[in-house]
Amino acid sequence: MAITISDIAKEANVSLATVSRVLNNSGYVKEDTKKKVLKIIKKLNYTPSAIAQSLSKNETSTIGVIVPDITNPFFGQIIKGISQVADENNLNIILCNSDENLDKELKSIKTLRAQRIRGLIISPTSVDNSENSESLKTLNSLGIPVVLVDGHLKYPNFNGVFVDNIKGSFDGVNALIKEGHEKIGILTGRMNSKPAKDRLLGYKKALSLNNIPFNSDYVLYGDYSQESGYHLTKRLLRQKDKPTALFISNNMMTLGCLKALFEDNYKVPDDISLLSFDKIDILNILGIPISHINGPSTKLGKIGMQLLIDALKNKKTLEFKNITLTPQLVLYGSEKRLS
Amino acid sequence: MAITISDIAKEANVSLATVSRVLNNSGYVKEDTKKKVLKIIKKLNYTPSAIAQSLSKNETSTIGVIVPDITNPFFGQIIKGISQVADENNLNIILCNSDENLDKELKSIKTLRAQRIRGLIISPTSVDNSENSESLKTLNSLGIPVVLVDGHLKYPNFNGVFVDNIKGSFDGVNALIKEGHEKIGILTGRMNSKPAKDRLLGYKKALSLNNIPFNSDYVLYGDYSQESGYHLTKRLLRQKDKPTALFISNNMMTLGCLKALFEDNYKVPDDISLLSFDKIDILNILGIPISHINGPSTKLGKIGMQLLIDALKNKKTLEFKNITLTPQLVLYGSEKRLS
DNA sequence: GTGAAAGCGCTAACAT
DNA sequence: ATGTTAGCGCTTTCAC
Repeated sequence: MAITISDIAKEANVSLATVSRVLNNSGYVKEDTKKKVLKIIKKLNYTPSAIAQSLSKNETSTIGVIVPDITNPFFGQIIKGISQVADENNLNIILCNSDENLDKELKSIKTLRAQRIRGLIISPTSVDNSENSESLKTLNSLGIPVVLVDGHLKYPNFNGVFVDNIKGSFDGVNALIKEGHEKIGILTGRMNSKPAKDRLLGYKKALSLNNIPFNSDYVLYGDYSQESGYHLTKRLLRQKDKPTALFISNNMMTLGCLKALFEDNYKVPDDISLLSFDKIDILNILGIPISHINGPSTKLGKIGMQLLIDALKNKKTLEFKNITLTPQLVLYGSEKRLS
Repeated sequence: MAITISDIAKEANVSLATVSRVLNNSGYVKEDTKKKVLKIIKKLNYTPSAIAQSLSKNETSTIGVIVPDITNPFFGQIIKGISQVADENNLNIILCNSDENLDKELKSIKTLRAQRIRGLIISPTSVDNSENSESLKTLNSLGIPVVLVDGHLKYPNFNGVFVDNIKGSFDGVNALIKEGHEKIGILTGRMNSKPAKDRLLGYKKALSLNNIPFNSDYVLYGDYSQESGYHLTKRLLRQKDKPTALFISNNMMTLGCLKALFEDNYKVPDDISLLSFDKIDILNILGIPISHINGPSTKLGKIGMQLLIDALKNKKTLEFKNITLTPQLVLYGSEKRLS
């Protein structure tokens, strides 16, 4: 990679400035010289150093992306959306995997800062931590636009793209009620998570709007893991007064729930109806379609990146910008009331 | 981010050089001045610019990673492995998603080159393309170490980490034979893919070593998609002389196969035995454990990154280095012979 | 032990 | 229309 702009200049018998001009299509340069320079650039297979450009312009073309679990397809989708829009805008992304670990998250932010990223998109770890102040402080001290994707309680006042969890589960539970269900159980997540809280809220809202009394026996608190989905379901099946339908707050718990149901030879929706938050592609493939509320992950990424780009442009208006996406209700029949 | 090394120098009443020395722990610097400088660095919340450092040292600390589908958990795992090792070595990764698109792949390589990455880890698109020469040429002209992960025919002579597909499917089919199966069907991928080819090879090898005649009726050619798994299985079930066991060359096809089996009320392994290449976590969760050959994806990433780091160190010895991982046979019972 | 100064590859005034 | 030159923020000789 030894070859630099001055090599080109020499070879073409022009000054650095001229080469720089054709490189950036800036200023005046005679058509002929331009051609000559371009030819030599191609001949020498020259690519300008983004590093040097960044230093000179005092501005990089990279943005940072931090996700808690690169292994989870949900985040894969988000990243896909992000990098699509980034590509279109000639931005490249430095990716960090925080691994649901606060320290790593913090370290990543610091590294990214050293790299002089222009902006940051972060989907924070769901780890609950009251000493999050450090993370928050660092984020604030960055002095660059930060966009949250699928946010978290611990970052209250940030721009971001979010999912309307209340509306989502409201719609879902409503669909169950429309089917004639009145005894509707819910498997929910940790109550220090905003999404989980909101999903429970939507559930309650749907009940109350339909004048169905809230029964706390039907609310089972889990932690979004498939294990908890499994155990909660098992417990529910042992209850005397079983619900006829189950609303499950996330995809992992749905898997656990299904496992439990299968083990006990429950058929869906024959013996019990199901509706879940977040889609699980695999279930369709296997021919076990489960009705669900679908949060558009790729879109989350795309819009998040767009938000960031907007912020990058109007440096003045770093005003609060907040987009909430409404998830879609997708019905496959598992919500039907047969029991 | 206005604050620079000279701000620190001024504030501390020392020269740039001294600050640089404490920053890099290089050269001599009195303990006292060191402390003083460090204090001011902290006070001013200063982080040196990696950009400027890179330019000055003529060497970045970033490596490029290109994957064909960030959405696929398999690659998520690989990236996880890569970034783990990268972290430990203070390298950061610029991620590109080629989206199984040759043009994007090429464009990514060029961007990465402009960023002066120190090395590249690439899991090439599986797109078959005889004009791949461009991609290959660019890769060669990079002048930096390139590591292939889970390679492809089109890049014959590159360092990389691969999976021993022959051994893997040999072991798998062997396990079926040990169970007493003699009529073993195989769902395979496209024959221009090296992994697919090798998996078929392993199948044949296992048969021949056990003196079981090869029956071409039992070989069904698909394309690694779940749809093809579904259709091939359907076709197989209509055959007169059905196999008692099925060896399936990848996870997606296995899903399709299961769908077909479920639809026709086949039980595994009661009615037909199954063994698959690549694991599918979801199936275990659902309580449908399928015996499989498990290619260690995170390990692929880790070792790939390690390979790259090695290459980075011994710049002299850019000799051909090639690591092949042997996948593990994991038996859950779906391979048992009951029919 | 510490400082001065050149240079990394490029851009952007400022000249001409 | 093109060249000269001063930085961008840092590292690294070379002096002292």
